[in-house]
Amino acid sequence: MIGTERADGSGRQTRVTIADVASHLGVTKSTVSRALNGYPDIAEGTRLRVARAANVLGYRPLSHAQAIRTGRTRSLGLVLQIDSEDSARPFLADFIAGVTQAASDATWTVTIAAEPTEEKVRETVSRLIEERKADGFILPRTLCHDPRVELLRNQEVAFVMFGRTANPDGCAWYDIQGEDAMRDAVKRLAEMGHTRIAHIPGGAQYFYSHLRIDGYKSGLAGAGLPFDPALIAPAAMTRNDGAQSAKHLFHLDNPPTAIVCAVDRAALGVYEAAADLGLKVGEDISVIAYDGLPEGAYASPGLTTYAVDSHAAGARLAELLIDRIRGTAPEELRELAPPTLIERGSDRPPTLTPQELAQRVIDHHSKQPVQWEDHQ
Amino acid sequence: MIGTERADGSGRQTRVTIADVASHLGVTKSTVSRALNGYPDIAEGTRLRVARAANVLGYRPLSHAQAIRTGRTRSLGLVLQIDSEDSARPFLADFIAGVTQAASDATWTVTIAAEPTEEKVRETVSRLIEERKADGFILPRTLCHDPRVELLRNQEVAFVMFGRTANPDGCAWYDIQGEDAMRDAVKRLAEMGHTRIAHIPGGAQYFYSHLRIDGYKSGLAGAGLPFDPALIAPAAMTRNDGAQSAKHLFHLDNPPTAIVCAVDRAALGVYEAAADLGLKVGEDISVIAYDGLPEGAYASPGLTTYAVDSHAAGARLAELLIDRIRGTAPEELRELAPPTLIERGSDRPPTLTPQELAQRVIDHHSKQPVQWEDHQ
DNA sequence: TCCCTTGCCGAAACCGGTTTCGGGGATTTC
DNA sequence: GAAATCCCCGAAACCGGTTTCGGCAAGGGA
Repeated sequence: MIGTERADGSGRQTRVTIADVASHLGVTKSTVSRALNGYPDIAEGTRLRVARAANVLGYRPLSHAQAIRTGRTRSLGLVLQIDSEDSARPFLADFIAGVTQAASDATWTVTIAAEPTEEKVRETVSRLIEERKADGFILPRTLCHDPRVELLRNQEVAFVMFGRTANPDGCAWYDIQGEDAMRDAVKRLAEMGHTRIAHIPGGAQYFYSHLRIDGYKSGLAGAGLPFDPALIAPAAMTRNDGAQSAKHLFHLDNPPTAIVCAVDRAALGVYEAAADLGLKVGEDISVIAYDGLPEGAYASPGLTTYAVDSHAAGARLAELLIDRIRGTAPEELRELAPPTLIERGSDRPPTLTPQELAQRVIDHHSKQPVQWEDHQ
Repeated sequence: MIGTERADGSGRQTRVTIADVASHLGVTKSTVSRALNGYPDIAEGTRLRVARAANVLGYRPLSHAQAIRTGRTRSLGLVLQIDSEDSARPFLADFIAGVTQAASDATWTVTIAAEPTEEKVRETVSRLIEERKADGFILPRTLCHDPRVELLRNQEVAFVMFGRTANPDGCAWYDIQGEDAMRDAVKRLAEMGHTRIAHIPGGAQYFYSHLRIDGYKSGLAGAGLPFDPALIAPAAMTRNDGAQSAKHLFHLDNPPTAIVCAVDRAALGVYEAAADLGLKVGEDISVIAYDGLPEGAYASPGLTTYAVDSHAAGARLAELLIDRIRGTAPEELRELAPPTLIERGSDRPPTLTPQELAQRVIDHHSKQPVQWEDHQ
C-alpha cells in the first residue's frame, strides 16, 4: 500500500513508484503517467491532483525505466579529446560547468568521456550510442571534415557542434564569430597606424582557422591595406609553434609591426620569440589574439585578446541539443555570438617602421650568436 | 526473426535484442542472459555458443534495460564544485580523462555535473541518486567534515574520496601524501642551510591542509629546527591571498628565508609579494610548493613543486569506485601515493640571514611609499 | 428521444532485460 | 531396477515506466 516507508523486511528504503502515487489517488498508472507527461486527454483537475500528489509523495520517475520504452535517457553525451599535452584545458572547467548546469536546469544529465585520439573518440561515441547512454552529443572543436559528424549523421543521432563545419547539412551549432574578432583586430591595429599586419592562423584542420583567415583578410580590405600572402605565417596551436611562426615573420625582409593570432597560445609564443630577439611586445611589436586564456592576463604586458564565454557557450549548447533531441529542425538551431574584446597592453601604435624593425633584428643577431633552432 | 536488419517499414535500424540472439540459437532469453552474466547453472558449451553468437550479431545489452531490474546503471557519478573564480581548473582535464578512461575500459560510463556552491552540489548528488543516474560517486576535494560524505553514508550509496577526511568510517579513498611532500620540502631547505622556514597552509576546511601542516612540523623536527608558530602564515588558496600571507611573513621581526606553500597558487602570490618588496625568489627568498600547476613552470624562476598525477588519480579512483559498488569493503579500498618533486629554480641556499632580510624590507619601505593594502 | 461526438480514463500490452521456479533427462546411489 | 541427485534449461513473473485500445458518461445536434 505504501511506498515511501521502509521495505518489507530490510532496513533499506524502497522508492516511490508510479504505482504508489496511482493507488494513493485511486487512479491507474496510465493516468498518472499521462498526466505527468502532458498528454491532452487528461482533465485539468486530474492533472493538478496528480502533480500535487507526486510532489507530496516525492515521486521521481526513474529515467532508465522511462528509457526502456521511450528510448530516451534524458542524457547529453560529451566526448572530449584530451591529448597528453596542452589542449583546451583552461576552457574546460567553465565549459563543463555551463553544459551541466543547463542540463541540470532541465533535469537532464551529462555523460562525459575523454579519449586521447580521434579514433578512440569515435569508438566511444559509438559505444555510448549502442548502449543508449546518451540521447545526443555535443561536439567541441569541430573540424572541416569531421568524422564524428559523419558518424552521427549516418546513425541519425542528434548532435550540436561548438563551431561550424564545411558541410552544414543536418548540422546545428553554436559558435563565436572569431572571424569578426580577427577583422576588428586588424581594423584596430590599422587605426593605430600599423600598415604591416601579419596573421598566425590555427591548424588547417579546424574550420574556425579558415574563418579567421577570412576575417583577417576582410579586415585588411576594410582598412584599405593590401593583402600580402607572406604575412600569413605557418599555423600554430601551441606556444612553441607560435614562437617559431613569429620568428619566421620577424626575419622577413619587410616584417610586420603587428601580429594577429588565431589563438592565445600562439600569441604567448610570439612573446617568447620577441624576447629572444630583444623586442618588446606592446612597444616594438603589437599583438592581438583570441581565446581569453587566463595566462594572457599574467603575461607582461597583458595580452589584448578576444575572449569567449565558455560557460555561456556550454549552457547554450546544452539547450540547443535538448531542443534538437526533442525534434526541432537543425536549421533552426544555429547560433552565433560575438566575442568580447579584453584590452590589455600588447597592442599600441607602432614605434618602428617595418624597415627599422628589420634592422633591429639584424643588429640583434650581430651582437649575439644566432640561436635559430633552439626550440626543437 | 531477424533484428540487425532494417525495421518493418521505416529506414531506421532496429537494435539486436537479447531475444534475437536467443531465437538465433534456439534457446530462451533467460539462457542467454544467464550465460552472458556468468551464472553457474549454464553448461560451458552453451556459454561459449551464446558468447560467440552475441559477438557475431553485435549484441549489446541496453544498460538501462538491465538497470530496471538490477538497479545498477554501470555509471559513475562525478559532481564538481566550480566557483566562478580560480578553482581546480588545470587539474580538471587530466583528472576527468583519467576517470573516464578507466571507466571506459570497464565499459562503465561517467555522469558528470558541476555546481557553483556546496549546497547545490548536494542537491545534485541527491537528484542523481534519486534518478539512479549513478551507482556511486567520486568526491574530489574532501573537507574535514564533508556533508557529501554524510549524505552518501546515510543513503547507503557507494563512494570514494580523492583525499582523506576526519571521520574515516565507511570511507574508501585515494590520496597523495601531501604531508610527506611538506616534510621533504622542509628537509630539503634545511639541508641547504635555511633555518627560518615558514609555511603558508591551505584552507582549514580541507583535511589535507592539516595533514600538510603536520608534515611541515615533522620536517622541522626531523631537521632539528624549532617550531615557531609565528612562521605559520594565514591560510591562502589564491594568488592574492598568498601575496598577503607572504607580506605578513616578510614583515616579521625575524622573517623566514624560505617558505613552503601548501598550494602552488599561494606560491605564485609569494612571487608577487617578493617582487613588490624588491626581493628575488630563488636568491633572497626560497619557495617550494605543491600541486604542479603549469603556471609554475612559466613563472620566473620556475617554481619548485611537488606534482600530483591527476590522470592516474582519476583512473585509480574510478577503479576503486567500481570495486566498491561491486561490494568490496571500504576498508580494503584505501590507497596513498607519493607526490613527485619537480626541481626548478625557486629554492636555493640562503644568501641572506633573517636579520639581513628584515633590513632589506625596511630599506625598501624607506625608499618607496608604502603600498601595504593594494591588493584589496 | 435518439444518435453521434467528444472528453476522460481504465485495462492491458509492451519495452528489454533479469531472476525465480520448476521440471526433464542423465547420472549416481542403494 | 527404482529412487534420489545433479545438471541444465524453459516458462513465466517481474522491474517501473509508456502507450495503445477501447469503453463509459456527458454534451450536442436533429
